[in-house]
Amino acid sequence: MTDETVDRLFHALADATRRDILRRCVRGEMSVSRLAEAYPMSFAAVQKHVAVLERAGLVTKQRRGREQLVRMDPDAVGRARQALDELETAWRGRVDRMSRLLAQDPEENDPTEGPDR
Amino acid sequence: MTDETVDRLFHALADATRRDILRRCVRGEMSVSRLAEAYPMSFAAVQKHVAVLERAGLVTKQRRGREQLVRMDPDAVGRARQALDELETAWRGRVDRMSRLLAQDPEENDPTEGPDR
DNA sequence: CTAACGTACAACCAAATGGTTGTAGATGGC
DNA sequence: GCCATCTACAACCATTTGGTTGTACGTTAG
Repeated sequence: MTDETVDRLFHALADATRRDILRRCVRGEMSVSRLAEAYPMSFAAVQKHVAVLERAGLVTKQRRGREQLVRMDPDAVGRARQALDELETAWRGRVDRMSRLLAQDPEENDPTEGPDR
Repeated sequence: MTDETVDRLFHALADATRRDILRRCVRGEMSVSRLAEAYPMSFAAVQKHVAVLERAGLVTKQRRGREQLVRMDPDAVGRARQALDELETAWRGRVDRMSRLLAQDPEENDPTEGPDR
């Protein structure tokens, strides 16, 4: 994932209206104008928010008649999580801790013990 | 977590320079001026980036002599992840899957098996 | 066909962002 | 004490962002 991709992803998520739009678009049944009714702003403003989400790869649009249905990309959460994982890996080298959490028994997971890496 | 908190969190992460600063601040040994040497911008610019990270709760600063050491907040990744989780929960209703991951034994945690919810 | 609806997009504007320089306050070394 | 270093912060500037209105285009309903 390139820097610009991650930029767009986090930037799209850094707005309460856009996060709310995402929540409403899970089932892909909301048209842009339908969405616009839910917010105290113009249709064009909502359209722009959807465009930001689209450029970030968080939603896709699909025509149905004259409306445009907005649907969350199923892989979106995964990609956001992966971006976080890449950061976390760089930050702490926690790949091992992750695997331990997944594979080993609870007694070994105490973060206050053990060598630094 | 309030909307504004999540806004600040994702906004702070939506910049490649700030993400890179974070990666360098895991061990809390970097002063602001030492950080500034690493980037093709002024000291004040880096200072501002650090301030954004600080307001987002991603780093804390600690005086050592005349320098200010920047250190990543250990809980930062957790909070970012939690913000994503809250979105994912709203998106897909995955609360139950989360609880299963936390409460049950490893054999049940295979994501490839089991019903949709 | 015509009217209404849903969408797209351009132009415009205020506010925020990301950068700069400059100035001033603490702290440590000599 | 004095100077160099690290930091903080204000003022300024260009660009982006998030909103507006207006116009144009395709599609469906009547």
